[in-house]
Amino acid sequence: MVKDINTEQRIYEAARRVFLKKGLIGARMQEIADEAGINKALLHYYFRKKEKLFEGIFNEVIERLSTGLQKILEIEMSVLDKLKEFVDIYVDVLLENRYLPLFVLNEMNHHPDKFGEFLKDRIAVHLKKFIIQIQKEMDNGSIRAGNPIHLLLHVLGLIIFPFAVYPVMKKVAGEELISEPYTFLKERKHEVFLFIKNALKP
Amino acid sequence: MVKDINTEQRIYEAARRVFLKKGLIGARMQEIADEAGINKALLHYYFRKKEKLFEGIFNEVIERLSTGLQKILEIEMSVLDKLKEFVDIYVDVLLENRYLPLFVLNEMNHHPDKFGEFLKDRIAVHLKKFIIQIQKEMDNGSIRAGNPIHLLLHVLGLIIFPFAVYPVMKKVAGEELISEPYTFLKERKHEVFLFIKNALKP
DNA sequence: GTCTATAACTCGATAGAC
DNA sequence: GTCTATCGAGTTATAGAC
Repeated sequence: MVKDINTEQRIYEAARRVFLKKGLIGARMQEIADEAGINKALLHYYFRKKEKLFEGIFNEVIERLSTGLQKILEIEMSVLDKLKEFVDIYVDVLLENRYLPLFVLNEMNHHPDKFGEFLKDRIAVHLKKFIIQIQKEMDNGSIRAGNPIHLLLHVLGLIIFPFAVYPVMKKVAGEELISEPYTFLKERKHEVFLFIKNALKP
Repeated sequence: MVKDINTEQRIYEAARRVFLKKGLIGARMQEIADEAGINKALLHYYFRKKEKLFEGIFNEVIERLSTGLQKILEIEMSVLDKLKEFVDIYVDVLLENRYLPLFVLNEMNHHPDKFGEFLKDRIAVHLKKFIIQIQKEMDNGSIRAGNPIHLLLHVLGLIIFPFAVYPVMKKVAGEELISEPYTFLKERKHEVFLFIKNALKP
């Protein structure tokens, strides 16, 4: 319990930790209160409802994820360079918060409409431009031809999936096979990009 | 409400549908009862507790998934052929049950120890053999060198991830970009394997 | 075996003292 | 602002009639 940051901030940060681990339904107000070192009543004093507290956190998370994406898509670079940037940045983001993938995926599935609209407003335009760029580079032969949307899904899957299975990964593979988890996951920056680069070699 | 299968079976199947969609916490006994066409009390008559009902279903799901994997790993084939088989079969499995990925991923994250042990007992041996086979083929140059474990994660991510984002996928990409979802996801059999094959070209 | 009714419990939310 | 105490809705689980 730190005293030099105010209570609201402390609650918010506690809530983010708990919500990210447990999701909206799984999280308990009691647990958030404990984590923040205060009691339940105070949660409601600062944030009227559980949903309200959650929404703020969720929006902030999504906002951060999508502005990162936007920035990369806006820069003038080849498809391959953009993908490299993309892999680098998001592996780092997920390394710092390994609960993010499942948190977002679950929310997406609980409110597909709301979430779909958000993404549509926020990144669909950039995404379409990028798809056109991919198509162009495929046409002029600088990368191997294929369906650009499938390519985007490939890339997302390669980046995100390992973090979603991170907790069991080590156990299944056994100590001899996997180096220290942080190191191993960081290796993916290199491994994933190499995999993509080779797959796209014309 | 069908009469020629017994009640226990009907409850079990209803429970599977509900649990897969909603997860253990999200599922409601009332909803399972409604889905089965009986009332709540009867659920407890057949399966003493919610957890008990859930556990049976979860174990069956995992069992089915891991025996499928085992079979492929046991057959004498090249790495690339095994991966092709692998992609084909699991895309079909997930097409038939699009809730499976998130269901399993969430449970894995809620009980990583239990789940880790299960997988360790069940498939770790086969997996290690496969990893050795991959290493061999990399060494003799029939596929491009790299870390076999990363390769396995690549493949899993490519197969599983798109099904986890399926609900929003269409909305984000827009109708013009994605064909009918079933068709689009089925295309992944071909797209994913091609991607892997190219990436592994020596 | 199947039902209705209700007990027992969990948890978000509020009242009210300090 | 922060706390204790408690309410009330929603859910799992059980009792008991048929």
